[in-house]
Amino acid sequence: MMSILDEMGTANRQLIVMGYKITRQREATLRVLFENEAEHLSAEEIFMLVKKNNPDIGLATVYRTLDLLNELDIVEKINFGDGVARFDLRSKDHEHMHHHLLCSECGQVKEIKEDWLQEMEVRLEKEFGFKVSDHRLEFTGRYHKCANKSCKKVRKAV
Amino acid sequence: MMSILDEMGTANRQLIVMGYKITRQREATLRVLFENEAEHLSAEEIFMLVKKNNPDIGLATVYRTLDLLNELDIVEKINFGDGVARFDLRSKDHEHMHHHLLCSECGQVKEIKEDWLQEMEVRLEKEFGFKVSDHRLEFTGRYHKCANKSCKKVRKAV
DNA sequence: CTTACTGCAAAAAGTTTGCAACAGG
DNA sequence: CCTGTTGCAAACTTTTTGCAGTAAG
Repeated sequence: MMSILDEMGTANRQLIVMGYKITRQREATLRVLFENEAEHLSAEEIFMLVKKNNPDIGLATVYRTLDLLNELDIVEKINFGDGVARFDLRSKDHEHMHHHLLCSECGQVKEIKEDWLQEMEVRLEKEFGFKVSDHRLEFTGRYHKCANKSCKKVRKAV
Repeated sequence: MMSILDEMGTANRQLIVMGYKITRQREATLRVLFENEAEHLSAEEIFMLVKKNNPDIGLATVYRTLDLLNELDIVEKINFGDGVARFDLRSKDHEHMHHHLLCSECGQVKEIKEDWLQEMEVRLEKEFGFKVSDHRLEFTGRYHKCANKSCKKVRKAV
């Protein structure tokens, strides 16, 4: 179990190794990502959170940082189909466990942390000559508790 | 095994039942979708194909038609992360078999027509109180034949 | 006839880029 | 210092919208 500081240190080290610089803006963006690991934030949302402590940061910088982190596989860029890209930390413990439940009623996105697909990946390589490097599994549906209208929307449903 | 005309008839009937009108533009768009079932066309691509036989159609109309078809569950709107929405027919035979292989080398998107997830859906309902209405499974990786640079790109890789 | 549908052009929304100034190592 | 990085504004891309005219049923 790593602390946020440890995890940020690891990410920073990855940046340095690849010849990138640690800047105030990049650290602030990483911090927001680590502090909101459970969420699936959009660039805009990340931007606004970073702005709280760094009012002078530019939106373009956040986009450039997220691009960079995506390239380094520190975050994963996902699109749930609502027109904005969202960004998810890809710490070691999450690897290959990118399963999501999307509730069409309340818009909630829940992460499922189990790897159910190992077997299928073996099959794909054998049968299709396709070597899997990553996967993504998403279930759309609704929670029982949302079937009655009592649940509050957390996001525009997809 | 239904013919294209049969399948289009079914889609048309769905439109009528829901109180929508059958127009030249909607029929042309449906025809393009049925004639290119294997592809995952973007709105722009569909627009250009429709234009071949219907030069006066507007891009906005294609967007509006695709939205409508999506709402009626005649097509599925998917986003592979390359910045454009793509549209997939959702005929009965395909239901619950939306699995894709994305080759990061050549950009090809292949459909896998098997349902591997029944068991998981039962589990989600029991353990999470989540009733699945649809799912989506995507594998990113590369074909063995693409590992050497000999394969030609079919699309900007995601 | 009536109301839904269309084409066009303009607007919106999300993201990227060019550039001069700035700052990390 | 030197080169990567930043903020800003402008550009770009994809999608949506307003509106006056058109056509399906």
